[in-house]
Amino acid sequence: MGRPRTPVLNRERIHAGALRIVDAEGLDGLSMRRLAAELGVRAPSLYGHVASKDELLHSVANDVMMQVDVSAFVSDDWRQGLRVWARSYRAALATHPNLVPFLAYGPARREASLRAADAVHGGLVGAGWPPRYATMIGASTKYLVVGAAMGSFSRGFEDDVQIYRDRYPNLVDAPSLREHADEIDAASFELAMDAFLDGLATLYRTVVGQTP
Amino acid sequence: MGRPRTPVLNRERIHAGALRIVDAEGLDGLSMRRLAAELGVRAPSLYGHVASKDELLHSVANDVMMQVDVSAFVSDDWRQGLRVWARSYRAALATHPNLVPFLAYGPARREASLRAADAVHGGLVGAGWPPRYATMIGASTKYLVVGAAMGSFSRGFEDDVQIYRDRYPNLVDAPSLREHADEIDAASFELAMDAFLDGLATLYRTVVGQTP
DNA sequence: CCGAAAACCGAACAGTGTTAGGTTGTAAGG
DNA sequence: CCTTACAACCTAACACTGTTCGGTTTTCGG
Repeated sequence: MGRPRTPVLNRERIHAGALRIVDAEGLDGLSMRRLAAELGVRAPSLYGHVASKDELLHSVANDVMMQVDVSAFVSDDWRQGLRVWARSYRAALATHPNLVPFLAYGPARREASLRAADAVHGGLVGAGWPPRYATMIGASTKYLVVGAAMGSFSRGFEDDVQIYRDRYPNLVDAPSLREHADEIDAASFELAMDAFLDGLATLYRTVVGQTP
Repeated sequence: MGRPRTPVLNRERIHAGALRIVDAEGLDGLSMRRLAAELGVRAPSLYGHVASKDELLHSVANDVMMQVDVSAFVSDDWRQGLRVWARSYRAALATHPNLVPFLAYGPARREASLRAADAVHGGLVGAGWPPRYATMIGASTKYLVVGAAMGSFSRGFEDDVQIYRDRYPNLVDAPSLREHADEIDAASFELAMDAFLDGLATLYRTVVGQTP
């Protein structure tokens, strides 16, 4: 076949195609041959633009993480900073749920993750939190976001009401949760964040010694 | 070769071997041939005892989830119930960190997960929380646990201090976090849980209208 | 003692990520 | 304008994966 008249591949197109497949068919649905087919090409050609499947996924993950908004930490309302960060973080993950296991698993050495961590830590310390607390609060918030993005609590309940009635009497209404899964997820996340930030405000008064 | 004088395989031994490999070599380290070798057997023999690799992993996951302690919900101190549940849940996941992506990803239809969900929901409703809140609180707590188990905030920072100083000034001390990663993880989780439960206590007073 | 079933095995299939080496089109240098 | 170099794609292949089929040997119930 040989070289085409005009180039077919570039990193941008490869990233977009990979993300499209992951979103539509899941992480397992993405293979180099499948991606190549999507782009009208054969698998080995991809390796002229991408070092490996792993490197490709990390790049795509970085693209997604760049969507996270840490701008609100410039003000010194640390709670607002955390809220904006957490919400946009969760939104970014929820847009590509199939990528979440990969996103959350890997090390934090991603460009975009470091950028966010830097802003979060700087914002919290700037607002008066001791560095050690800033670290733990950043970690805790990430726990909440990643956990919320990972697996929905309400998704995945079978429709077989009978087994619930017999063996898990407290879950009789569980199957009906599926219809409102997204809404319940969102509400649960907001409730968790509200309660968490509420608790932090109390802690702030005892640790920093002034009203937040 | 044929049938051995005494059987070599059974589900228990297969489960134990699989978990051993996953713990030692990661999720990717587990292959049916690798597992068969571990048990002194060839891969196809496993299929006489296990329907598929996926079913095997789900069974192992169920074993792990059975370690979670939901007994504290029998008392009507809902905060203690949540604490014991969350701590044992996190401990179970932390014992097999390589299994966490699989555990957290799949649907909630696992036997052990349903059993836990039933106890949690029943305990919270029994303590006075409206069902809708019980659902959200159970979900939120799971978010925290799964998020904490998924990826450590402090793990994975590179040792290259220079790039931190240049580009992420707030993270200059990040590399040193690695040494205390486990401790920071544990402390962050406890802080998150304390703050979260604190916030819930406030909410309880306004929703249920009495002191928890 | 005989037949059935249990428990393992070898060979094979379609799929995976990845590399080596081949072929063709384009762009630069003389 | 021609050649040389390289860029961008290709085919073929390797070692691996989960899984199925059919075969071989052993044990157990009648």
